[in-house]
Amino acid sequence: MYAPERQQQILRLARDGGRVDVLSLAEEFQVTAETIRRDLKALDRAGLVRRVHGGAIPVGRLDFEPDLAERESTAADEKDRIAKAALAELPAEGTVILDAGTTVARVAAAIPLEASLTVVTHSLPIAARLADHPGIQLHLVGGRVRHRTRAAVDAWALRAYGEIRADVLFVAANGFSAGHGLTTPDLAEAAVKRAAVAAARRVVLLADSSKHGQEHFARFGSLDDVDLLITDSGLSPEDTAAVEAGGTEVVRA
Amino acid sequence: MYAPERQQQILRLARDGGRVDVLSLAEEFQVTAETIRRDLKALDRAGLVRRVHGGAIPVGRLDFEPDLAERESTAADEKDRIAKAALAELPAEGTVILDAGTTVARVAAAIPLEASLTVVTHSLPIAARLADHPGIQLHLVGGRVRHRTRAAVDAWALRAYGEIRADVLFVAANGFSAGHGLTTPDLAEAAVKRAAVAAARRVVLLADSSKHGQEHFARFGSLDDVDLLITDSGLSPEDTAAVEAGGTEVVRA
DNA sequence: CCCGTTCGTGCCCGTTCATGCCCGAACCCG
DNA sequence: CGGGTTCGGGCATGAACGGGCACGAACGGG
Repeated sequence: MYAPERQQQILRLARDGGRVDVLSLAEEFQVTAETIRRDLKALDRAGLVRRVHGGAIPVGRLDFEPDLAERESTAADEKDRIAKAALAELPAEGTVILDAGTTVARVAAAIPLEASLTVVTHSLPIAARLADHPGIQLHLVGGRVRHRTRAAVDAWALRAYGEIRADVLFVAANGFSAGHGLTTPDLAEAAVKRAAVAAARRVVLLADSSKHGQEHFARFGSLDDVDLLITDSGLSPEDTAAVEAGGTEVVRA
Repeated sequence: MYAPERQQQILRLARDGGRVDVLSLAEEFQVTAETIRRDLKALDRAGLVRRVHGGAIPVGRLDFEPDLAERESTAADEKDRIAKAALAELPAEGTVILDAGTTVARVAAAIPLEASLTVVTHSLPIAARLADHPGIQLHLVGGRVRHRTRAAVDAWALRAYGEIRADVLFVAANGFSAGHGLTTPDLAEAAVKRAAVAAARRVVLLADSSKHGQEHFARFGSLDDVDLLITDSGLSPEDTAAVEAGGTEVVRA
């Protein structure tokens, strides 16, 4: 195994477990502790983990965002299936907008290496993930960055989306239903989502079934705006029918 | 088999398997390891794989910054000292623009947790690093993202910098001297740097001494634009005097 | 058809890199 | 404040690297 591969794995382990320690890693990878120390130092230098005595802690989990870790694991399986299904909606070539959110991030991570796309996003983690993808022309939407979601919002973001037109938008919502439409807890973020919806010819909503019926503070659209909903099999047939009655296609991954 | 065919095959193998190694490829294609190395170097230059000791990994498989980690090793010590010295130039509170570049990234990494600042940057890695910094209000400058530097450039970025005014800019340059001014290899990036310089009341140039006297394709300013140069002790006294003669303060960390 | 040029490849050899081992220093916990 | 643990710099080693050179095949202008 190559050093960078090992470091990548270590990073994964750190993020999954919230921490790693030198000796277990040495055992795990069948190398000496010195090598692990070197790896951790490299990751530390790259700003990905914070070195502590005996091990390391991934950055971003250091003092807050217990929320992110939790959400990452919540419904992981459903999200993976949804992301996989979403790949089928990627155009062979063209322009795609990717909203912020863990499910959309999985779609981004699953984009095949040989894909040739133009991608627009206001999500920092998604941009970071796609930045070295050889086939992707990446356009970053700027703005004030919200700590919680690491997504850009406000004037710059709104204006940027106002100036473009994309083939497909993959958008996430914290709550959706035929009655309440699409909602999210933050007003600024809702405004950006609304702008993104307006910028796309085709709107694909990615939301696991637990989001159905939920209603949050800020509304950014109705189900009518959505051409396709990709969700999991947890969405009841009646709810599915209700959504489809509004003209939205539904895929239950 | 022709070289490009072989390289295409290698790329396929790399993407399928997630990794390739020099010796097996040499065996597989019945050529020597040198030839494989040349192929991998070509693929590396094309940005399709990332070269590692003993083999290569397809780009996109690692989500941490490859060339960043690599370039970290070059003059790492000087860069650390420069970054440390740069911290003294951070205002207690106010607005700071951070240019892209490894040295500036070190400054970003070294910003104390209790700092309370507004930071503007068009660098993806720097933004990612600061996104979860509790005291920092982060503003991301959007634009087309260059693969090599992971920095946003072009119209959106230029306009964003045209609309703001910051207290301090920390800027990097690939080459600097009293005669040739500040230069960098990429035109688009030079334009963004120029816009950033114009947006800042005080310009701090971070450049290790190896950059002095170098001249690259695109010029984005002269040393007159720079209020303070932070470099390392490798800058000769005469060169230092020449820079200072132009009215630029010099700190040799 | 000839011959100088270019390109791909192989071989050689000094250099660099990743890793492991060692040991004094720093650190953590009780 | 003491004992055990961890750290990190220095050194050694074997593998990988890469620049330089040479050879042969393909190329291309005359």
